[in-house]
Amino acid sequence: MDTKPDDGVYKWWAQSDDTIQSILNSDQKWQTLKHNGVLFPPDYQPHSIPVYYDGKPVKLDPEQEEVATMYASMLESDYIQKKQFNENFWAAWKELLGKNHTIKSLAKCDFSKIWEHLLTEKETKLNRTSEEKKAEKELKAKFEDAYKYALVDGRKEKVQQFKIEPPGLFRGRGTHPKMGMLKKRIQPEDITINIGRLEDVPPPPTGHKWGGVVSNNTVLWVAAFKDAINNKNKYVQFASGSSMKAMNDYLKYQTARSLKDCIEKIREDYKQQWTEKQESDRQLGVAIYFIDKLALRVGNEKDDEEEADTVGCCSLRVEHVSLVAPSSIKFDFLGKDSIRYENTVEVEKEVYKCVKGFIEGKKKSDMLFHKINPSKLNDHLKSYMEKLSAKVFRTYNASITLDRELKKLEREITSDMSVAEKVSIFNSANRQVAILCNHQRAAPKTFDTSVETMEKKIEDQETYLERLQQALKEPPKKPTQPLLPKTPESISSKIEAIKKKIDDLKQEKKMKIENKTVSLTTSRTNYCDPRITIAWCKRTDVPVAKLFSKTLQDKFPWALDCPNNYTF
DNA sequence: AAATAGACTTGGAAAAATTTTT
DNA sequence: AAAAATTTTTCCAAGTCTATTT
Repeated sequence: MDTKPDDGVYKWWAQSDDTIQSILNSDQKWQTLKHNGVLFPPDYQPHSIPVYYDGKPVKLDPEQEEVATMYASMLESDYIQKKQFNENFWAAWKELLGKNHTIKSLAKCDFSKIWEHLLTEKETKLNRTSEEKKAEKELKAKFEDAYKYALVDGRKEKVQQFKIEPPGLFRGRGTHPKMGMLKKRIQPEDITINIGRLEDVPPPPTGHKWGGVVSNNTVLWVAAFKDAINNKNKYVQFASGSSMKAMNDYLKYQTARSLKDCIEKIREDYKQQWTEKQESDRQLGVAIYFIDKLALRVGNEKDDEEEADTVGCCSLRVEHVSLVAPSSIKFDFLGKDSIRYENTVEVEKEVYKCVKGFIEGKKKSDMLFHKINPSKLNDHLKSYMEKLSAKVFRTYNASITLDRELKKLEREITSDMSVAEKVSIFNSANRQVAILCNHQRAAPKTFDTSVETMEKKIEDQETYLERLQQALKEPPKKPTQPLLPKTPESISSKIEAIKKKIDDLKQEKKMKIENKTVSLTTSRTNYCDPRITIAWCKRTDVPVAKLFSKTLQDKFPWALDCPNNYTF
């Protein structure tokens, strides 16, 4: 099978929304599907370096060694300090060690020799010559090329994650009860291949068989396997740049846009619901209000024995909210990925009263909204608009916030501004969206040093500015190093330039600090209608590449030629 | 109507690639 | 040209939501 990307671009967005809709709604998502299957990680290469137990080296068989090496590779991560992680790892490793093994407790094990070995290996890899690196890269690319694309109805479409996950220790987030459990090697026998009925099935690795081969054209995955840790299916799907994913993404924004037509009615209705007799109505009204105003996720039920204890709107418990007199509510809970949501919001007095009532007589661990659930909430939303569900509010509010903030800031943009300055203005608008959606990140490792460097730069420029100003007042008898401009005019113009430079540096520093723990990428990738960004780029003369990386441009080809006055 | 399965989107961290600084 | 900083991509965990089963 030919593996190069197709040069002919499939401009599906030239069709009407109805046509696109009907393509996606069709039971048949494809007529023919042809691909080369998936790529397995390399087999484990034993290194024969022992674990030291009670100070003495213990030789391990390859299987035991492989798992010990997984642990050793994480020696410097935070996981190693966690009891749960160690318990789960030990349970898995102990089983591999078998009964009556020399190693009887994890506490007496020293993995540092393996860790050092891994470090040396990494070093060696880093120290290869650039020719070696290039040659290896090319070889790898050649090898992987066959898996990168699938042929869907004769079109070449990019496949995402065609590399099967290597074995490892499960790295659940937050206080995940399963952290440290052994994620076993996925075998071909675990994998179901989905491929067109008439196509040749890609051969499984020698000595193996596929777990199954199906030809299911109602779905868009090429392979599936069960994640044994969480007992959930995982799929090898198409990349965000594929026409099918992009079509879905486009329609997601179209749906969010059409929420504009009924948002006023929804807001009127939930305000009405706050005063209803039935508690379930009041709960529905308050929950939708939170989802709309605060961009909360719907909050499906989770199994606290099997997963980290995180919540969304419907799963909020009494302990996650507190009343702040006279009319505010304080939220403090762990949301998706155990990211903390902490926010005190002023609310209407009816909402305050409702929440007070919901809390009354309940324990801290009781559900705040015990009379509703995501199903009921989404069912109710369907009465306003086909395809409306809680997540549409997040897309809608994120996009409309970006649109509004950009328009607010656009007045500040002047024609003599540099691209970097304009990008920085875009980022301030983007940041409002990220804050709304609570997209956070760990502070970058280099944050402190990088702020220091900036401060140093500013200081240097300020010292220089003082020298210039001094020189203008009374020209120095002898020239001082470094040399200053000679004429008063050139000094004056230099002063202006330096002042501008200092302002820019200060602005850059401010941005850096404001973005310390805010992640802009998630909203840019998943929530902001790309047409808003592209239209802004056109109006302000900023190259789209400054805001959309190659991958994002590939994801949004349909947005590229939107009019420059596009409004969400 | 509640629980479960299935398929898909969203998410932050880490690795890799690229750019900037020294 | 090496190192450091920054940006982009990859990875895979963790959500949402609909359909199906009990």
